[in-house]
Amino acid sequence: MTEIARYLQVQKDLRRSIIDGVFEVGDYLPSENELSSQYDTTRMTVRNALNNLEAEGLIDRKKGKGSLVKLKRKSIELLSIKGFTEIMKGKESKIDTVFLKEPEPRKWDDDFYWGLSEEELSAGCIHLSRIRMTENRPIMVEETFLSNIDLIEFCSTPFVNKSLFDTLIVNHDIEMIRVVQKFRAIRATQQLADSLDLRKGYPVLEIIRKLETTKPGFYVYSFSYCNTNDFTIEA
Amino acid sequence: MTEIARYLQVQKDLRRSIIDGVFEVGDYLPSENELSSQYDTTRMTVRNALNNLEAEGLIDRKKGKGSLVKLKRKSIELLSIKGFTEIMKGKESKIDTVFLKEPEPRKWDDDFYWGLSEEELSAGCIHLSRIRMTENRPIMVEETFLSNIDLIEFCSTPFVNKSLFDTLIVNHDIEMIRVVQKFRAIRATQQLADSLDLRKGYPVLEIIRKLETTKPGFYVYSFSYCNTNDFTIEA
DNA sequence: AAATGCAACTTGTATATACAAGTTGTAGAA
DNA sequence: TTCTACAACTTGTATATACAAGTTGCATTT
Repeated sequence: MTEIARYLQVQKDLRRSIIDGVFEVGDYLPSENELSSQYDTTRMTVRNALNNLEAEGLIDRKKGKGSLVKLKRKSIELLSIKGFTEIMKGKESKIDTVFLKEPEPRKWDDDFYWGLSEEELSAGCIHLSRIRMTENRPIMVEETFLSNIDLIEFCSTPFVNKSLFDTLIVNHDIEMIRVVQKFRAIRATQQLADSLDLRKGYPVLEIIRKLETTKPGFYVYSFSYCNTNDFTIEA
Repeated sequence: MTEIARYLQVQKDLRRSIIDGVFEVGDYLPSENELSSQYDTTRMTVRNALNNLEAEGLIDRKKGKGSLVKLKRKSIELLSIKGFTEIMKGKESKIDTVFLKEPEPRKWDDDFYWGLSEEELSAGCIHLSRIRMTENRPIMVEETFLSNIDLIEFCSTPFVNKSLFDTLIVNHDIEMIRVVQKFRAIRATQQLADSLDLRKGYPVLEIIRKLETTKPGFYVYSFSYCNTNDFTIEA
């Protein structure tokens, strides 16, 4: 395998340890001196790696104290559903996710919203549809399209933690690195009205997203429709 | 004045030079060796500063070539209004901004959406209201509230580039560093319908934002209402 | 005129050392 | 038992040096 810079190796390794739960949120990493012994390198090389993890927001360093793990990973893909009564409480609703349509391979629609590369076009996509509910009330419908590139056994393997993104990380080593998202208020179609348990024509929040990943040329596309009568969506 | 770390001084200085146009987007910064002479310090200290500017996204460094300026500043507060026909063209609409209400001091509403600190409460706020139009059609109404803390002559000074954020940077050295934003689809009230030139009850996108700034304890709050029939809002 | 080689530049990576400044735990004094 | 001083830890800042690897411009060769 290609040899990468020492500090990048340390950075990847530590990042992986945080993601895999070797170090949990709230834990302190080994000290810089300990890490430099462990990786048989200098404290400066270790600090270079830690600087990057800090810039990424995963750790918080404090002189005299240590390097505290603050995040497992930067979840830029997260959309938080927040009820109004919770804003003051800072508590998030319990969200249940159910498949309306299990992941399956298919061709791209001719009029797909986003421009697609030649590679994506020829590979086709995997489509899945989910509905999110809180207290048994549907609040979000989400259609997701993935380029069907190297996703071995994706459709036949159950999701990790019922999460598409956890599944991509754990099973395919693919992580989201950048997101473009667009918002609109639209009138509910009959189909959306049925899914979201509201009246046709009622305002629905549409979120159109393109997520760039660590795998070059591989994107995740999603279209979400939300009943925001009792909730806001935080992005 | 308080003495700060050398590398932070270099970082601030370079950042200021980029913001002030000493170095424009597309320019190369002086080389690391040149900068270490200029600041009478080591190349490693300069690199520390440049690492941070790179992490912030302002510069792009390439081995053998130099440090290219890519952004004047990280405009995390930007909401892009994109028309549908433009998505394929990648061209943004020409947006005109008009005050519905010029900035003026006032008390906070008792039922203000966001929690406020004691300092904010006692200082009161400055409120302003603007409407954004494209091709003479209104598409966004925005109510903005600023804590009235140290904003000397804010209400009596015309905006820089008709921009609230440019004004805060240039005149008050206040920059946005983090944004919390929430989205909802709501039915237009009569007032919104009048302002946005659409029918009452029609879907309108509501964006509720709290922007944290470089000035501790000072926040900017905004509430935007958008007619997204022909546009999406990219955040 | 075009191609090639190379010097001089650039950033990238790494090591080494030293001291500053914050935190923590423990031993000893009160 | 409580307080204090201090050692030993932590991260933060800075300097110095060396070499790797990419880019560019220019002199020389073909």
